Amino acid sequence: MSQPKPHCYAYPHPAVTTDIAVFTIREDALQLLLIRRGNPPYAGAWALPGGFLDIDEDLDTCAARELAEETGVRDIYLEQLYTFGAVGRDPRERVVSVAYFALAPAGRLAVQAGDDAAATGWFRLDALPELAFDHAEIIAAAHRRLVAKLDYSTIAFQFLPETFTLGELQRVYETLLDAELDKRNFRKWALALEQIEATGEVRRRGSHRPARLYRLTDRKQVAFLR
Amino acid sequence: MSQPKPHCYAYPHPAVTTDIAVFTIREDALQLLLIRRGNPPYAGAWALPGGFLDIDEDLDTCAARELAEETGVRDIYLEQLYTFGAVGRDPRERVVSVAYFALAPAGRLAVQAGDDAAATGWFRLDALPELAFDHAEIIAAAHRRLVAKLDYSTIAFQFLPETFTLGELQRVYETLLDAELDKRNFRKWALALEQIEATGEVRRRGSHRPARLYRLTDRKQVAFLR
DNA sequence: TGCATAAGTGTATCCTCTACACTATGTTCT
DNA sequence: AGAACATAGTGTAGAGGATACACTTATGCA
Repeated sequence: MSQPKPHCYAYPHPAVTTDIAVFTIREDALQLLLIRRGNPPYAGAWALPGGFLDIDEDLDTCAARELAEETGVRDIYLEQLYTFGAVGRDPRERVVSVAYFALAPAGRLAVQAGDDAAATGWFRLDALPELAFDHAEIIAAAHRRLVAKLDYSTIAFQFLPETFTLGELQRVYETLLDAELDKRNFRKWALALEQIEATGEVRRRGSHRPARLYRLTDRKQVAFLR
Repeated sequence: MSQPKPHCYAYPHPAVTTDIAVFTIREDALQLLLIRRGNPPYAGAWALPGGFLDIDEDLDTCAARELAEETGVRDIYLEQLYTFGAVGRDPRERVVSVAYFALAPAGRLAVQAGDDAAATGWFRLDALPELAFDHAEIIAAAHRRLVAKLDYSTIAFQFLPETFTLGELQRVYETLLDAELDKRNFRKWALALEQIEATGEVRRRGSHRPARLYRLTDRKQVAFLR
């Protein structure tokens, strides 16, 4: 395979990357998807999935592509978060990183290590390993955005599969807020949003009364409240 | 003056710029600062101030520098907004633009055309001229962010000078929300925030009772409400 | 001095958010 | 068969915050 030919500019251009913070809820805890770096710098350390922007590719496309290539995760909620461009954030060259955050339902998570990644793993947000680059900062910003959005959007529904029970929805909120919620008030609130509808089906799981199933009325659309 | 020497990379890098949407309130209207482009592309069209990121310069620094160079405006509230990187957004080369939005009090606005700008001008947001690039989209995003932040932060105070009256504050909110507000309720709300304090001075303007002056307790700090 | 103008002030009502406990319906075990 | 168990599912009363609303005060100017 031949070397790529050099691309030259009158003034130096920074490299542009995307990095993606993928959250999910598993085992009643908020968890984050990380990859173990195979190459220097920070070889062996954990990092957010991400990589370089192709010259003819949109930012959103780059984030989705890198996520799929490195972890096998695709078709999940993805939102641009913030752009990190401090001068020394990558020791190799000047890199401006457009960070994304993403939410995945616990089901569709056949993660697999991809091209550049030696391994992938889910980590509880309260027990993260040592992270490469400024990725700890990116994760903190993503977590702040997530918590803020709970308040004024239906973003938390993205943690659930297509159909879900009100009990499951409540557990998502309780995990994210790290607080117990009143069942009756929570159900009144959730139904008053007018964002979910009963499917008519029930789910029977365990030795107790079956739970009604619900789905989003605007499927996979995050609504703004207030 | 000699030509700059070329900088070469194994893979093509996009250019990175910042663009800044500066809002102010003048003549009871929300207005935006634009520059008239002197050079192609879009020569003669109006555009947001902004320009290329220096290779050893942080993003925030770049935004503040470009704003000062092109318009003379400095030391105002500046916040990163969103990064626009669609493939065809600049006809010259691939350009990823980190957009900022900024708020300026109506007083300190000695705007002047700078290096690259043929002219600068304030435009009412409801009467913008034809805009270069995707700047109409950036402005729309900035306006949405501004209106959203009214609800949960004290960002609107950035439109006021160091001391101000409650009447002036109310007019800012009325202009931004395009609605009339009840004076007594507004004052109760503003004082209950615990973000402003009376200076003890009054301002006499016109033939009516003088108004008490207030200032922010945490000067030039935007607080989050709720 | 009286007229015009904006500053400044309190209360009653509505509506939303919160606290709180029991019945229903299925499975499993004896 | 029925008792034990586990989660689903439901209503109401009180508190607190948001809203609607009108008159008095202080100044400048004719």
